[in-house]
Amino acid sequence: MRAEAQILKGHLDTLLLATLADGPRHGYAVKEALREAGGARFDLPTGTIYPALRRLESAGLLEGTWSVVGGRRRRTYALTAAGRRRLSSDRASWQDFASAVTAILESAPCPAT
Amino acid sequence: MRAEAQILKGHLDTLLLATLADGPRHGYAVKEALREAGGARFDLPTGTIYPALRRLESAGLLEGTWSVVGGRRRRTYALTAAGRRRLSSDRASWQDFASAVTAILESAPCPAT
DNA sequence: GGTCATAAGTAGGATAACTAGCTATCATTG
DNA sequence: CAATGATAGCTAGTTATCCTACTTATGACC
Repeated sequence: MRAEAQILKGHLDTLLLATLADGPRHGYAVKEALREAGGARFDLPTGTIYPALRRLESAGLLEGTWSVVGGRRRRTYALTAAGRRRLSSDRASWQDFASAVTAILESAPCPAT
Repeated sequence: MRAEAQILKGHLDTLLLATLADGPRHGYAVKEALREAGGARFDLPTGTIYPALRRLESAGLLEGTWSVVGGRRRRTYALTAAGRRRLSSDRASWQDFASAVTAILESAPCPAT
């Protein structure tokens, strides 16, 4: 399936990339950062986060490295050059998508105002 | 799967409901209206549109009726009361979602400006 | 007759996000 | 000391959405 055809979903990937744009983070920290940034809206379960990070890694958009901090193993992810490029284009296509959806929703009459 | 958990996708349903907020339309007209409103972005294949309309109908959000115009059969869909209520709440949750995503994307640094 | 726009579908597959479970370490608290 | 909770990671399996590709049919136009 081509990526261009996936306008209607896959926004999670963009959010993960954006969260890592500040600098490298390990998975759990990404989850916490997303929860703090988006409130309960983006309090995503680990079963969503970890596979997504792995997916982005195997797509070459992230690079993950193992480390041990305080006895706990961590996998820290950093944006690759391709990841930065993807984030940049995702940002543009998000704005495009979001403004188009908003325009359609606002042009429609509001029956239950 | 609960509806609240579905924030990250299902935006198509909202767009279809919004397109029908102007008044009843048949499937092909919905497709055309969406294409005109959103450009190539929302030029969705019939294999996406028709099942989605059926889905919304069986969910009680749309009501469909058959007619024949110019020798061609049409199934015209109209928003039900539940559909209008859903559109209204979808609109609110879209704005919530969209502004949260935009905030995260804009707070992240832009490496490839 | 052939092709295009209109109009409606179905079948099947890919995949994303979720639920529900698991392992393990460290700190805190009873 | 034992239990619990926060931290940190993972997998298996389910469900639903959207897509591709295809079919059927009419009317208009060349």
